[in-house]
Amino acid sequence: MQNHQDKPLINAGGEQGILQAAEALFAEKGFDAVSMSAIAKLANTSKPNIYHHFKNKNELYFAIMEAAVQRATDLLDALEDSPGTIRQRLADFSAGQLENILLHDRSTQLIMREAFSGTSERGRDIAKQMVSKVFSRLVAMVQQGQSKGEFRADIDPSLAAFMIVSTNMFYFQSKPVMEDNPEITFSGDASTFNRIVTDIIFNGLITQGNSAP
Amino acid sequence: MQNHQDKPLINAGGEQGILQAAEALFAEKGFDAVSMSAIAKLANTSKPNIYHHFKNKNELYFAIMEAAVQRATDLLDALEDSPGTIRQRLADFSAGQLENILLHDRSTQLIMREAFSGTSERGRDIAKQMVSKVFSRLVAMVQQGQSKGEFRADIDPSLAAFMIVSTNMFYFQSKPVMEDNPEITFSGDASTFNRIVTDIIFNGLITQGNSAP
DNA sequence: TTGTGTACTGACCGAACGGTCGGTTAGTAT
DNA sequence: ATACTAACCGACCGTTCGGTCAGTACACAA
Repeated sequence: MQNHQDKPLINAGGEQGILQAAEALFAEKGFDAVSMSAIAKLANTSKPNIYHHFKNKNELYFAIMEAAVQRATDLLDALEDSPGTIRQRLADFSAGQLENILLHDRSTQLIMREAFSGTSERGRDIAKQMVSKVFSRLVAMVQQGQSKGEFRADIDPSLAAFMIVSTNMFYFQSKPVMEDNPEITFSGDASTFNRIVTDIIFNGLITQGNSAP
Repeated sequence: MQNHQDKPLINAGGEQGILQAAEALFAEKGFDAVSMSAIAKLANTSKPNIYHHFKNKNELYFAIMEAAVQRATDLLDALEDSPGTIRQRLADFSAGQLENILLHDRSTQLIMREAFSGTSERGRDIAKQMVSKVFSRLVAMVQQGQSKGEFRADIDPSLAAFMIVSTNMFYFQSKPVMEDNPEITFSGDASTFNRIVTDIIFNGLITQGNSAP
């Protein structure tokens, strides 16, 4: 039988199938709540076969974590700076980043769970890579805007960057909680959400000409 | 021996001691990673005694969850509206809320973990109570500011409220990840953090007189 | 003294866990 | 044909889990 890589790799057997099944389960329930038997069952294989491909549960988990971070940072690198004013570039970058995390929700959930609720040193370190990557890009943009006189110089650029990251990340992770809150009307439309958020961050909430009462 | 309640209730025996020990462990490691034996050991009692006071592990967990949410909402109710302009009241409320969650970090961690990473329907419902409480207070404030002409009327008030909640919550939960990031300089000082955040939200990032290039 | 309820415990249970064992299949190079 | 190897599996192991049981210690009321 010839080597057929033309077949779709959905529900692929072997190592790929194990990785996919494990990623889905770990993202949904977290490390402790997922058993190796459950992974084996979802991957349509046996538990010993998982141990044939991976040293132990931790190694399997970290393999998935590292792949998730890799994919996330790759997407970030592919997000090239758009042309135009700094504020336009900043808004576009923010929108692209939000799009990325919504598109790859499983990876994102995995990373964020480990970053904020994780107990292992190693997991936190891995997760930190991605956060700091988004962060330094944003800080550089804000600083650029400041040196060009486009942004106020009296604002800590890392704090402005933090606000953008916060709203995006929190939008993602609070979605299940917020979406059946009757007071929330913006949920479900990420692009308009991002447009208004950047509008507020750039122009402020206060009515123009009323900033110093 | 007389009943001596004059002793400090730190490491109190009985039901209180169990609750305190369980809260500390659950907040730190999460539901699955904490065993009843570990709780018993920390509470200086035996495992069967826990089952004498609580039906099972779930009931113990939810008892702590509900107490945490109760305490959080009580603190929120005690945060009365300050006098002054709407923007002043909004800034004060935000600062007070951030103070609360930082002061009761164990309760907050517990609630947020369940809200955003939890798997049980019940846990999410319990956690939702607190989030929506903060949220509706903020939305009402923003709407008031809009009807008074203090805030722009073209902004979705729930989205402005969401930004404030996001930055506060995310500040809390990302603290361990952010605080050893060399680009972050504001970490560790919650009140100035809040001051600048509200400044940005009210006045915007853009240099005055440069809002429409 | 005898009852009664509450707080508490050591010893134990079945189930599920992470992980291992010996062995089987199938492709492949010699 | 033979030898080797990666992929895979049923059955099993030691340990730990949540939870139970029979019983003890002690307060207080009758």
